[in-house]
Amino acid sequence: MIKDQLSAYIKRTVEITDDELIHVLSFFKTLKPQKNELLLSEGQTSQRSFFVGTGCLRIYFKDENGQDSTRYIAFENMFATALVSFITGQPSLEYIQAIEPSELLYITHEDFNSLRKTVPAWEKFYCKYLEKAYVNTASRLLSFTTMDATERYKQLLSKNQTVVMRLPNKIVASYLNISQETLSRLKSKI
Amino acid sequence: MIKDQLSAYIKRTVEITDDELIHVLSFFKTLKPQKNELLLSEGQTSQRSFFVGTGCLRIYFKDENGQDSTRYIAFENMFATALVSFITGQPSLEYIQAIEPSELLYITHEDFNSLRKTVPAWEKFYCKYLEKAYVNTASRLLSFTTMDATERYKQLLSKNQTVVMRLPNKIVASYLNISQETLSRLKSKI
DNA sequence: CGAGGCCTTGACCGCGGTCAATGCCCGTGG
DNA sequence: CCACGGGCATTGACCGCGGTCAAGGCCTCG
Repeated sequence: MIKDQLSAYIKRTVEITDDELIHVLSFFKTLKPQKNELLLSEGQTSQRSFFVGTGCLRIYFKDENGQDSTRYIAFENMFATALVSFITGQPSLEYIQAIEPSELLYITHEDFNSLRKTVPAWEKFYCKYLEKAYVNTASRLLSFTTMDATERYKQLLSKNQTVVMRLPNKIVASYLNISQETLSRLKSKI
Repeated sequence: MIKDQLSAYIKRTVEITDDELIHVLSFFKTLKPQKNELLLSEGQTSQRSFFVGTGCLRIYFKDENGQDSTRYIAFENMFATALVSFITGQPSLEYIQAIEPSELLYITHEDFNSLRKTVPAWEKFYCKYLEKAYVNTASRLLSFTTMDATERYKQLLSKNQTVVMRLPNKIVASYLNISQETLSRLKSKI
């Protein structure tokens, strides 16, 4: 059934024939990480792209003091990968972690790229994926350069309430790039 | 000659036949903005993608107090556009401005996208363009979430010295997202 | 030559981080 | 089943980075 979810996701994103779709799906394998399990550590190269069937992943990096900064959170029916490393082939600065016990599909970087060469719809899919990733990252950049902590929190509440409701404060704070203490004070003020 | 620059840029980026290249180039027109001329204002939709032959463009947005935050600077042989608006078709939050008197080529959004459908190498080009834009934006995001003003300035000095040498402090500060006064103090300290 | 923009320097202050103490909730083992 | 321990959340005290405001000097361009 998780393959059905992925299948629907792909069809929503690009035009693709049934044959191509079946071919593409055949490269995905399942993985069921536990809560808090790391799927990619800093310094490794990002060799897999994940699709979340159930559960939730986060992408984050650590600053020089070892503090987390969460860059992306993927719930059901979303893709997640350490995209910079996936693009460049360089070792990753980003970690990937299952926040909840999850059921995932993944495709290796190698399979992903060879599909791009043989299935034009898959190249198109990659393009759409990059567009989404870019828009998302650019909007994050905008919020860090023009908004203070309170405004970022309010924006998160209105645009992505699930993150606030479903995840522990610790991770919400890391996603807003503020300390847990500050988030706690913000919440009590609003 | 500026078309030669663009031609070389495209060939460096993707594999493309001479016929395709000539076809693609035929859609580019020239533009010679003056210093400080605005090529795109907030609220307009980003309908052009620019290639810099000589001079220099910047992409920036304004926060609620009207302060600039510069997101991207394009010197010779670089592309620049308000990419989020270019992707989504929504009105832009970003401005495009010529910092120096410049000589540019541009292609309209419409031509750009119809080329993607008819010339596979152009789709590939777009893909590479998105990859670059993503990596660049992600690395900016990383520096804002993990580094303080001093570290960002030192990083800029080592990775992109031209920005610091060639542009007025006002713009360098806006690129680092710090006040002009803080940049001035940083410089005197280093 | 004058005016306006840019850079520098000083004084001040507020946002948000750190450290520490305390309370709460939950999973685990005796 | 309860007691304990560890992780998470809250609250207070403190402080430093970097922003704002203001004044003064310099350079450029009309």
